[in-house]
Amino acid sequence: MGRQPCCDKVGLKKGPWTAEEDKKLISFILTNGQCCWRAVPKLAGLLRCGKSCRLRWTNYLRPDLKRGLLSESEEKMVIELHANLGNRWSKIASHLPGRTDNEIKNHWNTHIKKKLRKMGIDPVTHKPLYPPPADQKKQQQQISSHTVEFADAEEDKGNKTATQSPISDANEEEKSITRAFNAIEADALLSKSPGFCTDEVPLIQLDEILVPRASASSSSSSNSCLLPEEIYFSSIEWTESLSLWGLDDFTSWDSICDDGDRKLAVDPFSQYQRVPHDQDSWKFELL
DNA sequence: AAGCAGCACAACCGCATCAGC
DNA sequence: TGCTGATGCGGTTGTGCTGCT
Repeated sequence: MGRQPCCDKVGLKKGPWTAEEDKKLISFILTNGQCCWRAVPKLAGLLRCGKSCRLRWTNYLRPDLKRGLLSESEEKMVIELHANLGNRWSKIASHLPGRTDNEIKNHWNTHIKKKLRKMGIDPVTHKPLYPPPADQKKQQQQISSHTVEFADAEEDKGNKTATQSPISDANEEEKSITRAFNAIEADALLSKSPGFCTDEVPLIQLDEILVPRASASSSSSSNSCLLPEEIYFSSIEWTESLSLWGLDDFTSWDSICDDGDRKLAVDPFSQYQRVPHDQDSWKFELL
């Protein structure tokens, strides 16, 4: 409707984010929570558009993000979900905790697509590209068993009700997702895989993190209120430490309250209060 | 060591959707 | 009910890194 793009303002920065910008954004969101992205850059003192801030946060800075390659079971789940949902990356991502739609999309385009093609499976339809020779058939079935199985099920379903869309059928969608989880469960038993596993990333709990005091005056402020200027994370290598937080206990961070179709994230930091650790630093303690 | 190609992923762009007025 | 602004989503691009020649 002729709406102006949000990043067309002169003077707004584009391109890769700097560590300084990351710090500003993190401090702001930890203090104020996620609200009104349009206002975030102004209030946080960033020369970015709100959209850019939202993307940076959701795809990179969120403390509950898993880093690293998708595990085999995650990959299988993505394939399974993709077979059912298509390119609805955000929906797919919502079933993979700690993974973003962007991450999954990238992984699909760079890894999974190729893998499937190599195996003679069409990454779009999830059906064989050509009739496989007998020896390949077995291999294909091993790797994409759920998917092919699902395609068969779809055909069966199609025979029963020709007009029914698999995507619009929420029950079928749920069933398929359950199957994906079952596949993961089964896979977990078998996955003594030597490949990289994100679970191997060392975890740091929030209460293990010490936040340096910026100034003596800040010590008198309320211990539950973090003002942006009070937060000075010089001793923390942010991009790394955030990925190491691995806040698995913080499912509440991602525990999304359904507000109609809109989703509201719950701030896990509300469960913590800041208390003096020593002369130079604060620490977080569970309320 | 330099140049090149391919890869991986962060970031951008534009459209769709939703909510408020 | 239609308009407008904010946000979400998916496709695409840009860039840095790595391995090969």
